[in-house]
Amino acid sequence: MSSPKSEFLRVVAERGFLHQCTDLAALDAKLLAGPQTAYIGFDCTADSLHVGSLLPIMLLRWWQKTGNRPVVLMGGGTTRVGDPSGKDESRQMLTDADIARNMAGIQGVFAKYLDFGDGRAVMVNNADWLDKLDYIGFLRDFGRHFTVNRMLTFESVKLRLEREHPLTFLEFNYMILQAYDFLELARRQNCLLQMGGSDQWGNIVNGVELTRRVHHTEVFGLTSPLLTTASGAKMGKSASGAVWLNAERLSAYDFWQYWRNTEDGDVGRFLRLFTEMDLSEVARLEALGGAEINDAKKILATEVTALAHGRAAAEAAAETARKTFEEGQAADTLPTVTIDGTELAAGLPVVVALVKAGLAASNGEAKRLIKGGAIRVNDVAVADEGAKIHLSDQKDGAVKMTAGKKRHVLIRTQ
RNA sequence: GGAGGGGUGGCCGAGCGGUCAAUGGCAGCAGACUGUAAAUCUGCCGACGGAAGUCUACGAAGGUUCGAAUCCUUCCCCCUCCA
Repeated sequence: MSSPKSEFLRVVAERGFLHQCTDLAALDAKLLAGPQTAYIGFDCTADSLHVGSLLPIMLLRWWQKTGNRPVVLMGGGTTRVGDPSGKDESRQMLTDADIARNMAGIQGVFAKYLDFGDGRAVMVNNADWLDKLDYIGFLRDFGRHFTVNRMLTFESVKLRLEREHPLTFLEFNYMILQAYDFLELARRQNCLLQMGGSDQWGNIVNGVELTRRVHHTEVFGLTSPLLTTASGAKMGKSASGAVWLNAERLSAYDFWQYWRNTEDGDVGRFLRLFTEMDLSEVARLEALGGAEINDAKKILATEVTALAHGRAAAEAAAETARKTFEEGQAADTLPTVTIDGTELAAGLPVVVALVKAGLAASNGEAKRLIKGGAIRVNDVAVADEGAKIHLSDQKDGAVKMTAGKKRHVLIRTQ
């Protein structure tokens, strides 16, 4: 179709969220007719979400901003089964207690991105209907709509079969349960649309078809592209592991740093996807060449961080980075580790300090870093593996430790 | 139930009695170059120890041997084919 007329589809198309849609023109017409309800499912496999989930979250946010009602589906039930999509082996079984704790953490993340006031967005848990399913009844009512022939053609299944990795019957059922979720949400919430990442396409289409056959209504599916960086790597890894969206797992400062280090070629795309900045401004920033693109990266970092952690935390992170990188100062807002004052009085080996600061995983690694010339204390390179830091190294009450060019930690005493 | 093939470090994947803390690739970290980018080149990449070395590790437990990831036994798990 040409360009969509509804505000939601127009925005997501312009900003690069659109990968596939079951029927874009028909969906567009529905959206023009009035506010609608859409959902995205999130499994409770960890106690936070990471940047990999940010794309679907932004979709829901735009959905709400353009006047529609988002439903966040927590996979309390489906997490007990495990989605085989994109995984070449089954995930470890989570206990119900794990799932409950994870769900609580994820709910906290959504509170930042969506307005749940007054029913403007709702959160539901598929355990509410999946947990009490009657097996034979379910098979008779819904199992007959799925052929194994078809199920075997899905990407998630083919991957396992081709690689000769086991796919359990438990996991094989995941796609049916997800399809059934859509049906339930169509009934309960009058849900018109399921969105998700492109790896969810098969599961979503199943839900669309099941809903049509059983509920006799037309519902839609829409997926966003799989995100990789310009150099082809999967998104979401940083020096310290996954890029989590909650502050307990990853500080606002480190989150900001992740976006600050975006590759040049990704700046425009990321501004469109992960911020709500005006597209003409994005175009201007994207066009910056050479070192000037760094200004665009700072804006990207601050805007994305503001959504996840709040404007104040984002600007604090930006200011900390400015002092640290542009003025070479030890900004007192850098990540900080507190140690006992007597340790420092006695002379704390740099090696030990690096481990305490989380800059090295073991004494051995700390020594290797020193040997490789990667370590600085108060911006002075450390050459001796046996070097120690003392109380006298404190400046304004802190010793600044640096590993590599980017990782800074302050050591304070209590 | 039967026959055969497998289970190696974050992943892939060599090794098949000693020189194996285990080739190689990917990922990661660091150095150089730069713009807190990419690409490239270089180094590092189990833990502890200043070091000599010690410990832990090749699915699990035993055993053979001066010595095992490598051989034997039992067990667990996976794959393929047969019934």
